[in-house]
Amino acid sequence: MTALPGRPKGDSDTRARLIHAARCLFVAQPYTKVSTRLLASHAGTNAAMIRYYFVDKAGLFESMIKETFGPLLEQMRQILSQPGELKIAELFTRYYQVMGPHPDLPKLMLRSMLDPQSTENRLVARVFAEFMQGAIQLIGQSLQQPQHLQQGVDAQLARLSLIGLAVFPFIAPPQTLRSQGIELSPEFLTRLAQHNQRLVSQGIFKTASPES
Amino acid sequence: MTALPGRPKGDSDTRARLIHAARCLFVAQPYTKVSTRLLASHAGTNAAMIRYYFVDKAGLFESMIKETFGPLLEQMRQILSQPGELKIAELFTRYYQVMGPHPDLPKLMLRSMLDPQSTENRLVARVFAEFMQGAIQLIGQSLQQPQHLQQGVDAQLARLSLIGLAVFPFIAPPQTLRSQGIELSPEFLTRLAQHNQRLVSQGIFKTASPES
DNA sequence: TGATTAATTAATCGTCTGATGAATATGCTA
DNA sequence: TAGCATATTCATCAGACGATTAATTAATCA
Repeated sequence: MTALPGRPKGDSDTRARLIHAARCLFVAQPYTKVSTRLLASHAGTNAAMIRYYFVDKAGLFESMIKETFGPLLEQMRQILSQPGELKIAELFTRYYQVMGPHPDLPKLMLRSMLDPQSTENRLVARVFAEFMQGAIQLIGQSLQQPQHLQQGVDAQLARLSLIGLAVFPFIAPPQTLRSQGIELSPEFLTRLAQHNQRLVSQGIFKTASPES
Repeated sequence: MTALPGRPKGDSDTRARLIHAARCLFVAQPYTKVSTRLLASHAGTNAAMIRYYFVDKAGLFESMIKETFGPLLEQMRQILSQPGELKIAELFTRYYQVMGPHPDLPKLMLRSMLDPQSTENRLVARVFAEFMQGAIQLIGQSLQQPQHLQQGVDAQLARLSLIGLAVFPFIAPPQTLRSQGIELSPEFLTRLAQHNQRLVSQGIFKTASPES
């Protein structure tokens, strides 16, 4: 059953399988609870292969983060490079379009938030910095002009509200969501975008009343 | 410098110091990263005292959770036992009054959400169950009567929004908050309660228009 | 074909961790 | 004051973990 030592025939996908295992396990458990042996056995290989491909456990983690978030950052850059002001309605829709296919990412972010001292999470924070900056910039586009806010609304608090509304559904425990009959399907995210847009547009922003 | 073996003179507060160390460390780092030796040295004592007072590392964690959340659950019970319907404005105010003095608790909840398999977090989930049920019940009081909602607003999504708005400020990384000039002071929480109340009352709920 | 490089397993090393037992000194009570 | 319960340090054990090396086999290329 166990393969013999030595290079196996054919092409190797061991590296990819390690990355995949890392993505699954590091999302589900804290860094220290994921042992190299567990990673290896999940990938159907030997723990020494981590050294071979990534030098370190930390190296595997780093590669996983970069290869996972690279495409996402690219999407963010494209959205930011598009000229013109982003309307608050589009903001939520875009956000859920981008994040929908990656429901695990907020969890990784959250882990890095909860344990900011550890070196592996400082990496996550660095990789995410651009993403977060982009998000805040997008939100700022809609919020930093006071004329868009209802009278008496604090822009700072409004920003906090937007982030909370956007992020929470992804970090809430699936059990809690399920007990509310919620499943993070594309259809649900569409409804959620509409709901959030309605919530903030009627609660925070001036309603663009047809007769001025 | 190092004390000799044997019972020291005077009363002992070692147990309390261990609980305190546990609260600090388990909030700041994941369970596995907090070693018994670290806990002990933080409490200025020996790791064997954990066995003496709490049997286990897990036992220390459990006692810390129970002694920390016990008073909070009591407050929640009192609020729930008060007759009459809770208005949405009071809901946020009450919530921040209760949570304000315990800014660490949401982080512990979050950790348990992110690693629901581990035994120590199943405990947290169990201890928190009543608290969460209470919160959901309070929110439900305000939401389950459809006549309180604006036309076309989904009660399910509205509940999710309320939870997200209420919880996020506590779980957001202090660094992120600080970069926005936010500090979780009592004054800020008061402003936040007013802000959230305004957000949902004008965005989700019917505005009690003076002329009907 | 022979030599070099690539990919893998197996065995092992030192370190840290949680747990435990033994020894020791104080406090309390009869 | 004798004796038992209380509270503490210290030494140590077994297990897991990350890391590393040696051995082994396949692919590549001269």
